[in-house]
Amino acid sequence: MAELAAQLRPSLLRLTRIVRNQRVDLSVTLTQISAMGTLKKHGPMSAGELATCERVQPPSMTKVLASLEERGLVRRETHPTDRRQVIVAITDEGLALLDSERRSRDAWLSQRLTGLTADERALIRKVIPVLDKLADQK
Amino acid sequence: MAELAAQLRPSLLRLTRIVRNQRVDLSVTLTQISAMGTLKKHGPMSAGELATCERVQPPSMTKVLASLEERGLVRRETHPTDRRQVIVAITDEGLALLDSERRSRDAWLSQRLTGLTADERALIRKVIPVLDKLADQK
DNA sequence: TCGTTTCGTTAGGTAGACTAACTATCGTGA
DNA sequence: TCACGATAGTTAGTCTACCTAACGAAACGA
Repeated sequence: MAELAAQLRPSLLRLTRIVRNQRVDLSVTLTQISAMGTLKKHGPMSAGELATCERVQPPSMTKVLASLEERGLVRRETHPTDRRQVIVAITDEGLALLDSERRSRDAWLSQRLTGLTADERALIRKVIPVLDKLADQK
Repeated sequence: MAELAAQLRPSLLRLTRIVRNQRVDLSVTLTQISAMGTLKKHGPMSAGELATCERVQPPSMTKVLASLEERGLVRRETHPTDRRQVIVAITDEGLALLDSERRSRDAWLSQRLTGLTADERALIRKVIPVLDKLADQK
């Protein structure tokens, strides 16, 4: 079990290193893309909820939201009844950028994926929910 | 295919975020551990080779090696015939630290892994070489 | 209504990567 | 043989992306 952990860790590390640096439009970072993707997928939510989804601490999300809002990619509104909360929603500009960014970013990973066999791709498809389960625990 | 890429990316990102921050001994970082692990696995090699193995640029490796050497965890020697090259080897102290660090670091991931079913663990075991293949291409 | 909790932000720090530019060394072709 | 391009590594500087600690404002509960 510990051996499996020891093998998985560096593999994750290296692949993420490569994926993160594969930046097409330098104006938006992978972290920002990921946050917008969550907003697109799950709809508007509070800053804290978004931080939890993204597995970062609230201050990190504050910074991400600040740059995204500055560029009009998300909207921050105060919660209708609880004025401590900030509700974040993705804008149309955000959606548009997300789409174009996703396409170009994914091109690279897609191309790598074509280098795999169909069986290997099927394996990856099946392991994604397991990785998410791993990240979600506790 | 692009869809698979889009799903894999944020999952990798989040899991790595968690794994990286799961630091037991704050004196050694995951990046340093990974470099030492490669040295342990493949034996002494040049700084450039190590950078290639770890998928980082040479200057990044220089920094990693500088802190590791300062703490006596690796040894830097000049190549016997080519004095441009620097051959890096892990020291006994490095091996010892690697062992203890690996144990405590892996404890966390291992515990997460116990939350999975045997099938899910088998899936992860099988996907590791595929992830490495993905990182190694080109 | 006053203390406690919660939510988000500010401030400051560190890790970890990059590029550009430099030094030292090597190898080669005129 | 020696001058010049290529290669290996380092230095310098920058940037992203996290973190923790501390803070202010709002909400809540006794």
